[in-house]
Amino acid sequence: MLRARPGPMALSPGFPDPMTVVTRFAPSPTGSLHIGGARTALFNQLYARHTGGKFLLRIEDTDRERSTEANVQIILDGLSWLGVTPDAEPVFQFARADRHREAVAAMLANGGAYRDFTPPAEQDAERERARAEGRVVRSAWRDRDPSEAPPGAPHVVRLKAPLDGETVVDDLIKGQVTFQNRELDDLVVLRTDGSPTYNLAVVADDHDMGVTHVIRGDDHLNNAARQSLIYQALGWEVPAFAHLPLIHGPDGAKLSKRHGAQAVGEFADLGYLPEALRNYLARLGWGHGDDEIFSDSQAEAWFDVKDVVKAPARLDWAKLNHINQQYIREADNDRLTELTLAVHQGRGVQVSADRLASLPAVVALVKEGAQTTLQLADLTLFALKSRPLALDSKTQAQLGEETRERLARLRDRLTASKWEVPALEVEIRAFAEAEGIGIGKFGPALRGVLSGGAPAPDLASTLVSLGREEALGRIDDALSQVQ
RNA sequence: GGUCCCUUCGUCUAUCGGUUAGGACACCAGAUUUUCAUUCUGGGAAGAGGGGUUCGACUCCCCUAGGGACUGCCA
Repeated sequence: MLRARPGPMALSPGFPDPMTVVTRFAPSPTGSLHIGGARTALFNQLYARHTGGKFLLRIEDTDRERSTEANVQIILDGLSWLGVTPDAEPVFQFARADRHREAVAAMLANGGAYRDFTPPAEQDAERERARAEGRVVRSAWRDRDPSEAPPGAPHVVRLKAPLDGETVVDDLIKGQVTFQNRELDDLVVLRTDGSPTYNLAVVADDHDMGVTHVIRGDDHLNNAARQSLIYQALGWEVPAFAHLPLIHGPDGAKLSKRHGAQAVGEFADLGYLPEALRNYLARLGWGHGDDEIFSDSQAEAWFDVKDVVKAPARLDWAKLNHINQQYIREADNDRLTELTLAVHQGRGVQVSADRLASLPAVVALVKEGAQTTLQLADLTLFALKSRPLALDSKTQAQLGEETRERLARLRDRLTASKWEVPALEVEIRAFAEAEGIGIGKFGPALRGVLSGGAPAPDLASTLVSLGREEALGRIDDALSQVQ
């Protein structure tokens, strides 16, 4: 349960500057920050920045049963990690319940709403009847005199929606969407317990926050029509709407647990860089010509909601991986080292101070081939192992007598070499030539001895990144091992 | 059931009445090669179906099919 928290009640009144765009992201803390929600937030921020406007955050915590403080924190952390940051302190919807009740009172006063005293069980029955008859819910109390009800009787307040005519939602993405008013029901705006409902709260908050552009998921398109009616009942200007198509799983079905990560936090755990995820998410449902990899400022300069694609997009892990790889290449080595170390630590890898010192150079060496920081950890593991290394079976199998003798000779040769990549490369080639064999005859064995079977870069680079003492020591360990 | 939305390569997209329908990821083949990866070259791959409108439709309109959302005193 979420406890009431003091929210900023004093909000910017109306539209201070009609030219200024105000967007908002309005998640409900009944769960974590979903990847689809993250993209919605991103688009809101991009549009606000594109237009020089403001991007706001509102936590819709009016479901007291399911909203939790922990989820609020997860959403805040997720957005912060992703780099989507509102331009003002978040607004908590529940804290504004009084204001919402005020709005309902105004609707009641001007005839835009009515009290419905129908008992809940009867309302359920009416809903089923309405559905069976293919019509929308209307209460008998719509036209009854409230004084007919016993004083103080429990009731809800419903919107008195128009019975005919049509409501047009002028959507920036979908175009003009027309709804027949007879299809729009008298939705409840105030519950029996006096708490406001979602559609009412959204309208009141968006109005009070000065939101000019409501950019949200496709699943709200139908709500947009009903909300338009509430705006009208309140005599408020209807904001511009833009309904984003949803993100589906790789198989086209609704995104769910079985598709892997769903929550933004999981993407961090899977080794993705926030800037890479931003870039990928921006390309999901939106594009700018042939541009695939672009900076935040480019995205801000190019992005416009009207260019958002109408059809739902699927999450494509392979492409996300590719984009992440591009960003890892460009990322700062110290930062990558830190991220990589965190992965190793999470895996319980024990790292000595000596080995740790070699990590930055190794990260720089292997980062081109890594798609995620998880892979970065895989590719750097060889350098962090402590002597004596446990050799994998593949390497052990290669260490026959002939190969061991060969490695011993190579070791002597390397000992005399300068410990630099070009020099070692020359030595290795010269050695192969002297032995009259190809590098393939001993290269894999040497690599295995040096890495214990973990992936490692080319031999000379591996030797250098381990350092002379460590590298020679690892060879000695392997050669002295009893077969 | 009702209302609404959507439909270009496997995937993300470009096109905005006239293109050999472009790019990216993935995939396949080849080159390089001391593992994995990287890199380079090449290749296959699309307008859901049917009607219109038009000199000309991926592009505009209609129908069908398929997918999705909503239909709560949840948000």
